[in-house]
Amino acid sequence: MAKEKMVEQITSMDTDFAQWYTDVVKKAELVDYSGVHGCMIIRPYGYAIWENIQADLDARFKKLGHENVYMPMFIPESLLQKEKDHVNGFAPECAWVTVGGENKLSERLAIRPTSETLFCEHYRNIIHSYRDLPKLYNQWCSVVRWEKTTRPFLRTSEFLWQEGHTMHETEEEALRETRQMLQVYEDFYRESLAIPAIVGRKTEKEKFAGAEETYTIEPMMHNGVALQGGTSHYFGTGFCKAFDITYTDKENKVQYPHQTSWGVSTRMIGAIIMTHGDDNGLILPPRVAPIQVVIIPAAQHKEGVLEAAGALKDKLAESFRVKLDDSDNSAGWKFSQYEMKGVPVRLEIGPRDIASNSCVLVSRVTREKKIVSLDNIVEEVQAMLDQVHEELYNRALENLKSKTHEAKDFDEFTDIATNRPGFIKAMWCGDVECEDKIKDVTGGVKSRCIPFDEEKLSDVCACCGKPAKHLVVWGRQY
RNA sequence: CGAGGUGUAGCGAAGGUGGUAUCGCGCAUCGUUCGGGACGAUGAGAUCGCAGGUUCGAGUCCUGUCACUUCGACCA
Repeated sequence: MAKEKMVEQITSMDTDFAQWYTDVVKKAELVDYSGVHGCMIIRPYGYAIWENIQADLDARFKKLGHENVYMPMFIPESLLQKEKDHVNGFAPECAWVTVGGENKLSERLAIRPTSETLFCEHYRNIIHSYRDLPKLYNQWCSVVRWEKTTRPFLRTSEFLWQEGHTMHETEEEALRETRQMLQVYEDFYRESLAIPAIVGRKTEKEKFAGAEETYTIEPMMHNGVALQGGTSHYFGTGFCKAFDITYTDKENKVQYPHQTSWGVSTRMIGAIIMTHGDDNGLILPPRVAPIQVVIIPAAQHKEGVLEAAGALKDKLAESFRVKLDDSDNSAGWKFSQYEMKGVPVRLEIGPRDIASNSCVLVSRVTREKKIVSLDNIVEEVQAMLDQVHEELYNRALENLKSKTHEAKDFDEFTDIATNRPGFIKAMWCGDVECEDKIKDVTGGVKSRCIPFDEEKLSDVCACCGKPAKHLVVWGRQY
């Protein structure tokens, strides 16, 4: 009964997960398609989620000493080309400006796909002494990557993100920063998005263009497919050498600083949808939900109902993001509407409730109805929001665990890759040939990461049988 | 980039063999309803993706083009 499918416009997840995703994105009014290839219009409800994410993360960054800046969106071609690996990685998906007004430009300008080069150019001018370090900058902006296949939030030609770019005196300090920021992401995913994930470092093949180390957070979507949910990179001194960024240390010796960068994007909204959503639509984790509680008056034409609902709204609005829907749609229509939009808690109040000084709370996750007294309504709502968060997290964790498999040898690996969606834990020799072979044979399974909490499943590579160096988590990705 | 598919009202669709466009949802107004997507009446809304061509006449036939989409390839 509680699980009964009540929303007819949304394709069932089991029927067609991709179609389900598109339906939810559209029906929940998160985005609209635009006339530009691969670009989405983020509608107020979708953008409000991003604003909540932004506020939360921004506070976490600032607490650790980071400062926000804004860089230009154009990168001269010569600047982009200074670091060889970097340009090779990004040039194929750059959009270029070649004309300004009526005139052809003497040098093409790339629309930033990421801003390492711009930060480096600036850091070269402002870093001279060890007293200038560390530099802990962050930028909120959009970037453009000319993708061939796009999907709302998951892969779009333009997307919103934050990119942190820091400079440090020592390798140790920079590595600590790289790890720390991945930890921030992991905490944020768990505490604010209710999403568990595997964290670790990327293999050589999957590293960021120009990075010495790339750390990643890899949540698993409901259908077992991975989403690269955020990355944190350690660059060593590679960019600094290419851009000639130096400082004088305490011993009056010229040194190269050590650099990091880290970012998360609107793709996280895709992760929320595909981790928590169900056949009735979106389910938003309470801490980033634009509407945490929706009040739906029952029999609202009767005297006193709207007044009582309005008073309740004013009271709750002191503690929560609340919406009162007093439109003349039917109550049933409203129920479905806000379920589709993933509002975590619904509050119903009608003549019967008013007479008994109570109201009805309904959890979006379980659909469980609870009659509570109006006297301690704030505590009751808070408790249900917390409960929704816990349930979402636990449900996602259960999904992650039940869809993570172990493979000892190649036959077992390919069998799982073919028949069981999810992650595969398997030992790896460290050779890129095995990564390539696995990708070819399985049709797209790639290494997600070498997890920080590495286990040892066996002594040999599950692909080639040679001595194993690491445990790797493998999977398909969006 | 390779192979297929689709473009008709805001959305989803119907429109054999050419004759100036139909239905459902949605939208607007009014009335009856109202504790799980209400019902009736009335009404507004489309130069049929775009550009050429054939024809007395093109949503329909021909050519070109653009966009979207599915499956591959590619995607730090």
